Amino acid sequence: MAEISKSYEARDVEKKWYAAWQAAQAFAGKVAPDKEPYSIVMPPPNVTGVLTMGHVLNNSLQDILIRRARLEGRSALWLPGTDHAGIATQTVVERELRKQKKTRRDLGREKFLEQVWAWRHEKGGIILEQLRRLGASCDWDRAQFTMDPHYSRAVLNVFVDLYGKGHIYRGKRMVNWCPASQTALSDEEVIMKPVNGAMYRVRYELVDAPGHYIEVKTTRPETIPGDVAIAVHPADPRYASLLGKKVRRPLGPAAEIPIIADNAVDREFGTGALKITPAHDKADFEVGLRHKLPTIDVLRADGVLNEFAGPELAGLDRFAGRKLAAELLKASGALVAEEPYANNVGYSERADVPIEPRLTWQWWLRYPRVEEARTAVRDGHIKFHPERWSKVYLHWLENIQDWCISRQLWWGHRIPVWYRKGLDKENLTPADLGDPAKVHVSLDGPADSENWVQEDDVLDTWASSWLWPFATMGWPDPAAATSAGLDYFYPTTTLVTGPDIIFFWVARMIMAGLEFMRPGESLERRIPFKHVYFTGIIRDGQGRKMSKSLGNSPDPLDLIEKYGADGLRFGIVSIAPQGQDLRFQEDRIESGKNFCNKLWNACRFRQMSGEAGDNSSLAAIVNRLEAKKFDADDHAILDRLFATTREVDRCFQEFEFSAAVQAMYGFFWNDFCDWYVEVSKSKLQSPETKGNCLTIQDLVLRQTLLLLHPVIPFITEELWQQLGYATAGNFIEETRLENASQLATTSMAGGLVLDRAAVAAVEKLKEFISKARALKADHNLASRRDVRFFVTTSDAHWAVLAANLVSLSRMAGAVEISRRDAVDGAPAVVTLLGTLYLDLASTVDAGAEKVRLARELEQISKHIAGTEARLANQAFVSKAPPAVLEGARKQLADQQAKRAELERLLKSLG
RNA sequence: GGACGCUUAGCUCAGUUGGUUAGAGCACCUGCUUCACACGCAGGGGGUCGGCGGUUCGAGUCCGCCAGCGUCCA
Repeated sequence: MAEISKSYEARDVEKKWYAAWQAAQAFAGKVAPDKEPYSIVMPPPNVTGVLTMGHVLNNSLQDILIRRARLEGRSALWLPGTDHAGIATQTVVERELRKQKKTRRDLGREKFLEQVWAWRHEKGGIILEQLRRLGASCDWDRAQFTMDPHYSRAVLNVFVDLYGKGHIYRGKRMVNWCPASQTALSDEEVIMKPVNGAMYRVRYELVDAPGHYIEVKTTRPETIPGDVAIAVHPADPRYASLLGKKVRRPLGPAAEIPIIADNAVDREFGTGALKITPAHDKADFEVGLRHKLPTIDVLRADGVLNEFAGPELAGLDRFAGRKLAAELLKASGALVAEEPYANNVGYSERADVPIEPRLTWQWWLRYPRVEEARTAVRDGHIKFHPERWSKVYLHWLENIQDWCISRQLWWGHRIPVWYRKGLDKENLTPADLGDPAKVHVSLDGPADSENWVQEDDVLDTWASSWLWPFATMGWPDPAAATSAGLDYFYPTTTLVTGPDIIFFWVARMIMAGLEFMRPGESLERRIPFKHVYFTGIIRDGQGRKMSKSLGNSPDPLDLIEKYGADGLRFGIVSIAPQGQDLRFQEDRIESGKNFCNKLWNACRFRQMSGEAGDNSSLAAIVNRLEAKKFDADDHAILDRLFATTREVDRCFQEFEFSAAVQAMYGFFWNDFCDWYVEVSKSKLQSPETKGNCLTIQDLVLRQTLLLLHPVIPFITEELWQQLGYATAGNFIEETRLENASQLATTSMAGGLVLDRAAVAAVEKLKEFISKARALKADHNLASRRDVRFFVTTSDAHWAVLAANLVSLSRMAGAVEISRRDAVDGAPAVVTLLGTLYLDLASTVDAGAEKVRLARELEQISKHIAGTEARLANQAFVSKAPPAVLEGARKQLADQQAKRAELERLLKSLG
């Protein structure tokens, strides 16, 4: 065994073990009928993506779950992959083209797609490569891409299937149109933003009564050329006399438009009169339908005003057009007023520009299995962590709208629909759409393809990723599904994702799973996952969401360089409480690195302290213990180890990762390193105690490495091997992690019965040492190692101290701790094990001592008053449970004893 | 407008079913290169738990109202 170096150097260790794991195919998800499966499908990052802190958190947690599952003896599969991310990827490649002064139309569909594929082959694997650096133990051989041929096949299959079932239809409707990407978007891809704009008050002159006007308020004067009516509420007395009359459109091509009555008009808003522009507003469109009004579209697809807007406005971008429209209205006297106005405007999530409501032909999906999807979560077949997100999910399902699944892009799954050549696609009737001779829907297209034209549109990216939990495992091809182990691994165990895609992805996956998997079988068999863990969102120091555009996200690879992958993982997980957003602070990552170094050095200390015994299994270690020789510290550290194991078990069950990490940190650093290792230093001097002490260290370190391994896999693997826990060159994950009860069982079988009272005794010893050190520090002797202490105490307490004198002296920095019947004039402190005196009688400053003791006396008196008051309260005495009451009485007695001792000390100082 | 979350030490956050004197990490102050670790050790200062009211013998914890911040939905 090579000697462990003085400090932990992450880089080489990480490289070495990742390569070793890969070479041994340690991450392969295998069908093992004798084992319980544990599976996770990775939320596929965009192929355009680079690793962000969000990915680090998300994937660290997945890796932790997967590695823990392996340690628990389950057959684990973590299936990675990437998403083709339609708009995002197309935009990236178009941007590259623009540098060469080209557009995708210059290339044509086929050539453009070749470019996208070339880009994807060159750059699309970056993020998966970065995940390897983080230590992600995915089954890389199974990596999936949503545009892989077999995956595409699954996507198109689903389209054809749902079309056949009547869930998919083509309709001309108002959609959310992104003028930048020039495609329709789903409602979920539109985000509302408050925008400071202007409200324009515009008057329309009555045709019959020149000089008389009706006024409306609008934020979009550039759409006035598209106005086809003015609407008022039918019961609004202000306008009753004007109904049926006509007004002149004040902008754009001259026209006379009617004043109509419609119940949808809000009388309170603005002037109570509304301009109706069916082409550019969803509500207006509905009004237009009801009143059979024409639709005048004044915008081109790219958001530029067209000829219907009139010669002045045509050719202007919509925002420039708005400005000019206002000026033209002002010049003509039609603009009555203009005031600042804050309203909510829908923005395209991807392109970050205001969307336009636009009437277009699109493909729509009426969601399947909506009711079952609700049941699955409401009744707990799928458990959300934290649970509160289920409310958000259920609320969305209750108000679910049909999904616009077509996109006017080239990069994506081209919709498997063919139109008969010569068909007027702009004026399709329901009869046309239902006629297989005119509209053909199938996986492979019509046999006489020369007579048909395929649909130009592709599917929304999410209409492929909603199949991720099963299309990644061979579905719907039976042979592929068998070899991927779909039947074994589905439903997956846990999904780890962000709450921001609960609608986009989580809800849709649930519906897809219910619809397509194992038809006819029970709900539990068809759901895509049993648990969904929602991570928080990582924010920067100022609470802003981390994003590429703000540039406020540190590069995780830099952090790995600086703190090691283990340090990064430990740090990020420790600050990620369940489901709460978290603020990123680099010092927490640093503390993760420090913890690794601490672990490293504790193991180094063990290695330097003596030869290793048989560490091949827990039982082997337990067999080396001589329980009869145990002292309180030995009992206490093992008791704490068991308690920590229990706590970590619980945390994993409850998905409380940061609590698990904190429990391990506290145990290892405070209980083990700060106390047990320190007392070991004297135990190791004596042959009588050395063997047990080292064996206990072996046991603690073994269990600690196993518990920590899911979080910090690299360093724990290295130490596992170095300390001789590995047998026959196996990796740490080939060992079974004993849970708390197994740990207890094995220990008992080895004759080890823990004395629980020892923990309390050690707590008292810790307090004793702490007070002794403080006493020294108070007298500027902190670094002296040659002081003498005296103790006045009972026989019972002295027995506890006497049994530990060697280690106590060492830790207190004393040459002697001895018992006296009485000590006068020395600085003293009252501990749980008696009064402790510093042998300084000759030099002590009695005045200062008295001040110090008086302050302490004042404090304890305050506490006594509080406790007495509680016990004097008749209501408390009669109603509080006996245990609480007894606790209070004991507390009072202790406090009074301490007060008496302090008073005595004060008196002795004169 | 509706729903959810948050408000605890200078900062970031823990605080299980209400029960002794509210914790951690970082930061800060003091001392220490003590034979695992200065990526460390020891000691210390620092909080009327956002506000008001209620339930209770007892409230950081439960209830109501209010304020501020954030997220989602309309």
